[in-house]
Amino acid sequence: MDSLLQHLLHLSTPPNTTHKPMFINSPQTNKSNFPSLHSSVDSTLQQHQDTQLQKPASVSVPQFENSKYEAQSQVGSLDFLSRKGKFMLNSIVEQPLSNLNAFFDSAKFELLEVDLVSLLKGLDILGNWEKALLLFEWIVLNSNPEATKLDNHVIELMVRILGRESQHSIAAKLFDEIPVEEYSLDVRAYTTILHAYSRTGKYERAIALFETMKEKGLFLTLVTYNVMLDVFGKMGRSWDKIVELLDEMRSKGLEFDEFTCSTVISACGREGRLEEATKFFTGLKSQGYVPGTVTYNSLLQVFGKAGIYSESLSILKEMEENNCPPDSVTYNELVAAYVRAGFYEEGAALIDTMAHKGIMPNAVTYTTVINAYGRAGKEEKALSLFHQMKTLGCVPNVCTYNAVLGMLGKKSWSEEMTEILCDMKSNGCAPNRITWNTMLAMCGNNGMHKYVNRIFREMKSCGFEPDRDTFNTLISAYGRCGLGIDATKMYEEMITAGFTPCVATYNALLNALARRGDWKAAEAVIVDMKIKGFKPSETSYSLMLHCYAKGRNVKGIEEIENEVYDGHIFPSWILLRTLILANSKCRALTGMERAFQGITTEWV
DNA sequence: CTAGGGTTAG
Repeated sequence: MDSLLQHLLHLSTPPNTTHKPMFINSPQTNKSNFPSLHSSVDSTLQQHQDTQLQKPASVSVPQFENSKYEAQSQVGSLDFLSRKGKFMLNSIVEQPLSNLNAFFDSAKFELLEVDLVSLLKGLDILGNWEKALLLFEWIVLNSNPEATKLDNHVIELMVRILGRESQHSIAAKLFDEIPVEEYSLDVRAYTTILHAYSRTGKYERAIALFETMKEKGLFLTLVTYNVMLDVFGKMGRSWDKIVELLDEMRSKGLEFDEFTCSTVISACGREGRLEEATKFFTGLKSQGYVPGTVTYNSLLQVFGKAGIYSESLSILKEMEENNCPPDSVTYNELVAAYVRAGFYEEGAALIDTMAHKGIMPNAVTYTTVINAYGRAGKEEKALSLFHQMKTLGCVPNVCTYNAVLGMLGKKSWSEEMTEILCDMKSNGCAPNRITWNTMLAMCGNNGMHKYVNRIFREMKSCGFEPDRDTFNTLISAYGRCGLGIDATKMYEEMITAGFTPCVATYNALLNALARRGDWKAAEAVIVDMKIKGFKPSETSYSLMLHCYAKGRNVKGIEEIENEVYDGHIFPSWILLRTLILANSKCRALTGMERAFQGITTEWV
């Protein structure tokens, strides 16, 4: 364990802090980090400026660097910039990122004379979005909120740049500092901000901003609605809201597109709303809508998640009949559907089928099957597929490595884990929070629980902040150690830390309780879930069954059984399988037979 | 031209 931790630490570069906003990274701290470097840079900077102020930019700087020369000739062609603007742009481009704030301060008066929109635009065109951001932040901090209100166009441009660069977390954070609602940005800018909130999980903020947009009387477009559908879909438990939005779109005469359809169907997939998905999909077709590959793919996901691979097959057939070309995602969904239903070899065989049809299997395809083999205890097959993918030139990604590490971790195969960590290093694949969580989870195995706290500490020292999922992992880790009391304590700690529990949290708790067969506490967890408005998942019911089985509570099993057979709980393949296992543990033959029949009639 | 969707890992 110690050696593994060493490898992991060695592998861990600090997490991607591509940018530190000015609010955190003040010029003072920069200087204190590199005192000698900065003082010299500062003085040359000052000289540079003095000379440049006297002469036109194009002749003032010696052209001893090619890149510098290229940048300058490019700047020269930016006609929307004034001469002063071009000069400023040149000076900013020459500064290292770390020195920019100090530079802005020193050039304060010159900066305020140029058109800032043009300057930002120039920086963006030269590929310096980070410098554009630093300039924007400097403007925000240095403009007097009373007198000079920020220009709408400056904000719109910054929004566009961050959106294009997919810097969603930076955008979400930045536009939390600025009261964007008080400005009148165009619908595209607001939509980009909505998207940034959506991608960073700030659903409540997105909804609030959406309401403000409506109040402002902005003409909401198809894209705005599509983003909001995604917000409600990702937030979960908002099907009514989705229906409401769809009605609103119809009444405004907005025609659905592929984004609308796939987003809505995916929302169904996340919550197992098979009926709603089917109804929506058939409704679309009856209106004459021709679904594309992405819409079919989301539909495949709905049934794949439910383990109904037969339905997945008919969807594929329909695609082929409608000349809708399947792509790698289509096949990946199909593979997932197979392995979820327990058909590992059929799933693995699809890899060859894909290649045969000219759709290259990718890292997702392999990871899906490797993970399935791992779960099924077929470690050798998983490892051989892992080697096969590398031989065929498919590069594993961090998900692949995490899947393999997770599998090895369950078996405590530390030497193989070390090999994998080395392989990650040689492939330049950085571990992520899940890698760390996998290591945490591994310590749930016998006698390693003393490492849990240490790994948690090291993880934080590598710059990975614990989040809701980390707490879920900690609860699971303690649960797997058989320390149910600690799991409950960790749950309380998570609440105090300000995280909202989710279904996974409750399932982790249920898992801890199931090990001990503490069905009374588990029942209380289910009650709490329902009070807080969460719908227990297939896993929750499965864990309850395990819990009752361990506690030899046949009556409890029967209660869930009844709900499964009377249609309150969807009789998925996995649940029926758990029913067989739970009943067999309690020697309840009738229950076993009934579940077995359920499987054979429904799924075979 | 400018804003948006679907697949994998704990």
